[in-house]
Amino acid sequence: MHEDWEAVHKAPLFSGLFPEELERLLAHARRRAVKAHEALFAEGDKAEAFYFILSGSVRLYRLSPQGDEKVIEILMAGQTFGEAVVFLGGRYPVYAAALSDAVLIEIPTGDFVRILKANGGMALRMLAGISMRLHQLINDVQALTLETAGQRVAGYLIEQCPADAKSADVHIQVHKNVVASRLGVKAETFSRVLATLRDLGLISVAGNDIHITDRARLVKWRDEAGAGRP
Amino acid sequence: MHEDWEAVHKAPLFSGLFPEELERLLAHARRRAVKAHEALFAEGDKAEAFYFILSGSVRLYRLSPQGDEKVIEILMAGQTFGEAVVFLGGRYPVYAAALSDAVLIEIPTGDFVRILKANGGMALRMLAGISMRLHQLINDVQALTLETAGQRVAGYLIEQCPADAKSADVHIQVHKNVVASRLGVKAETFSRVLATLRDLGLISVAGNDIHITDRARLVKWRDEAGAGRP
DNA sequence: CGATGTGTTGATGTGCGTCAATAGAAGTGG
DNA sequence: CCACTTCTATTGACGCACATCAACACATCG
Repeated sequence: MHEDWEAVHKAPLFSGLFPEELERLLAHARRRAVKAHEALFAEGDKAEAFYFILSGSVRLYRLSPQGDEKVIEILMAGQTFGEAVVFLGGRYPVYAAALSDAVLIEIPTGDFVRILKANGGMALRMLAGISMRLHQLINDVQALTLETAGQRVAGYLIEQCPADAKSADVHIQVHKNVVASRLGVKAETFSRVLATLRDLGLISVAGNDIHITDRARLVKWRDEAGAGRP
Repeated sequence: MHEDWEAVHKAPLFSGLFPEELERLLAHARRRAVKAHEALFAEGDKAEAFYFILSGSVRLYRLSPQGDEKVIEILMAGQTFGEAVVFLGGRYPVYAAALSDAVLIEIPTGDFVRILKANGGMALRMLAGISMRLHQLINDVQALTLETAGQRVAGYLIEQCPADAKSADVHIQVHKNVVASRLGVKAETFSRVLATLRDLGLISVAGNDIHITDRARLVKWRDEAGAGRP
């Protein structure tokens, strides 16, 4: 259980908290493995817990009077759901069911809300964490609509290295296709952009280690061009 | 001042609050008009207020040791900024200056934090509002990367009408190019998609009034095709 | 050593943005 | 009330950025 908390701590909702606080809040949380299609709660149920997804995926849906279901949201590992309802203290407005086999952290409402109500500072830190994530997402949306793939990739490299270094080394921790997907490009395009930047002498690539040879020129390239293929 | 609160209430941060609560929180807030390029706060200043943008735009930036400035974020009307720092009770990590002439609501930290700390329920409702917005943004990002322009437009129309109506009337309140931009498409493309849907007999368009003739088929079209021009 | 998975590179297609022209709609002023 | 401007919306022609499809290089592993 404790080993899961690192993952939970990365959720925007909890990212602002100190580890001790997280521990107190999750004192009564429990790990729960569910099978694909297993139901978690139904529309109209009293909201007595919310969830963090450790692995797998979950879908939220409604049923129309005709009986066909409308998917409201698909949730993936790392996301929380149900929290808004819990904070407002009502009933779930949707059904929830596992989409694939999944492992969840189930966080009961009772103590959680009580602790937060009593400890305003903690609530404020949660607000801080979630609002930082909000700003980041707003930026992502902007980048997706206003920038080219090249600019987003360059921007990613730029923000991976200290603000005022002339050059730097970036190590990609995960698979490149994961990074590509986070930037909203296909893996092939990501690879091509890196190749272009390498040919321009702005970076050098060795596996998952990327060396930025000239940050300033990289920034310049992003800002004025970001153009496609050479 | 009071007439501004309606706009403020739409900010994700405040959307979960009751009007009375908002009024209490903003008791010491004040309206502030600033000229383009006017500075709001500097990096390292103690965070004593945060801001809601009524109109105009603001930029957050840092200064590198070499003196050139790196823009961290561009903020537009309807957004708040500085709140995360205020919640954490520290110093601003960035400079802020008006990008154009702007009108802001300046919300002083002191009472705000005190009220929230004392009233846990209010903090929870703020958390609820902001986390709903978070989910919405995550969906937007997904739609931008996974769906075509046609699918996003169709999705927009679908979510504008009650979940299980066979047909419905949608009235676009603002200019179409605003809607288009929210969906991440150009106004021309938006217009073309509407034309396509009209030609398919799924909707009929009269100015800003759109009649959805067959919601089910519209949903079907979005889910299987969303293809470009005929 | 075959098998599987990840990354690179090439050839080709297309969704949608860009540019441009036109038609309405809406406001302005005499 | 009608010219005149101004702004939004629509439609067409064209091009490009990026996805798609496909082949291949290179690693890791049983």
